[in-house]
Amino acid sequence: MAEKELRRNLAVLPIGTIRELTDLTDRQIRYYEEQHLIMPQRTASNRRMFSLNDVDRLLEIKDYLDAGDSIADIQAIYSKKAAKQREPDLSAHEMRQALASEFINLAGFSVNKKRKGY
DNA sequence: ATTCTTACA
DNA sequence: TGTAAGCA
Repeated sequence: MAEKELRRNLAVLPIGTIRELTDLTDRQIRYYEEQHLIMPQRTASNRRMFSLNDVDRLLEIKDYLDAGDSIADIQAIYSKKAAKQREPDLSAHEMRQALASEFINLAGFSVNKKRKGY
């Protein structure tokens, strides 16, 4: 199911298609990119190329805007979302550490934490 | 024909 | 945000 995500992130749509798919003007689309709400890829000739996920994100942005959120609000929303996606790695590691020490305690073992190899 | 950047009666 | 100008 990772292959599907790959295709969803393939940037193959020119701005003209995005304009029709989202009912946004190219002016707005370029402005949102300037505000880092989206970061479409560029072709060798400097043309913006969007993915299906970009389309979803633009529709989402449009909803937030209609809901009264400001550009800054949306930037904050995506910033925190990006931060929480990089965090699970740490808690997974901490989880292993916690389980390991608890298991050691339950087993009645005593471990010298300063010893090499651990 | 399309898209890009820059600028503003 | 819209729109015009001059490029690519």
